[in-house]
Amino acid sequence: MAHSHDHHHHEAPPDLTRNQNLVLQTLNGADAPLSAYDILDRLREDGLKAPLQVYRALDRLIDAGLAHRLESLSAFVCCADADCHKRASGMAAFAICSACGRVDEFTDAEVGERLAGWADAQGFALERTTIELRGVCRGCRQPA
Amino acid sequence: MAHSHDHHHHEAPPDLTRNQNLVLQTLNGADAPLSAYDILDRLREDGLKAPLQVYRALDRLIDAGLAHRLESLSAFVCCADADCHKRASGMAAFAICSACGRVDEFTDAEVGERLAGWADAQGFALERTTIELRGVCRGCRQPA
DNA sequence: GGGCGTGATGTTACGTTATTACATCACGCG
DNA sequence: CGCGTGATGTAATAACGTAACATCACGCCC
Repeated sequence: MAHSHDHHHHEAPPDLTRNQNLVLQTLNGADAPLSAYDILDRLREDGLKAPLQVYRALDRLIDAGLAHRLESLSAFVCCADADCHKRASGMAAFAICSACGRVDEFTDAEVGERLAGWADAQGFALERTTIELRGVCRGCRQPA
Repeated sequence: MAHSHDHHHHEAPPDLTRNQNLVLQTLNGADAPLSAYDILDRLREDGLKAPLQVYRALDRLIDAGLAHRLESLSAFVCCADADCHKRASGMAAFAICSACGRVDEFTDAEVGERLAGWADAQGFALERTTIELRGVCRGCRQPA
């Protein structure tokens, strides 16, 4: 049910542009969410100069199901799975550790069904869901 | 299960300060989420001048369970219920209409239990959850 | 080849959202 | 009074995101 974010290296679909690849690789190499400006700073040596270059690439990656935006952090992560937008529920959830900043992506079909069911009952045309948990992860709770 | 946001007027706990009351009343009077700067603009005639005054009041209201921040909008609403932070699940969910901007707050115990259960199984000390649905509400789907 | 459309890019400037830092005020309490 | 604590006021700045416009690369079709 859970999937760690550590060190995935999806082979990117071949139709990504240079900027999109740079951004995706940066997210892949990070062990915590990055803000758009974090990404920009890491890509200055590759020639990127303006936030818009990063935001454009992020938009495309998110559309393509290769990255997520974490609303409560204004930051971005790559998907835990290459096809995480295609899963049954289509709804990824994120557990964000307040201590170490790491994020664990998971899905729960039951949660997806309940929310979709609510939307259906209300006549609400559901387009997208955000589920983010804040707390302290196991590792950070144990004083080593 | 669902609760509309229209025109609730909770009697505020008597220990709110002037600024907190002003902000709460502004949220109560709005039929859609307001950004901190929206609130500030509506309270200039009451003497508020700086964003920080609004943010401080909002922090306090959110702590007190009288308001919510909608992460995906960077905006704020008052609670649908006076005690919405005290309900069984403790987890409010929000359906945000992309067309009219209105928000419907609801809870689903099953969803709350599933997420709490996941956290428990992972050893994740859950502090707070964010659940936001984007889509188009019934009213906006029907061409009147 | 030449002309055109489409989508990615680069660049500047700007708008919006949120916080840091520090001074001040109000109040309770020994 | 003198002090601590918490709310307030104010200015300045940081962090996040977008609009507008020029340019470039490429495919397509005549």
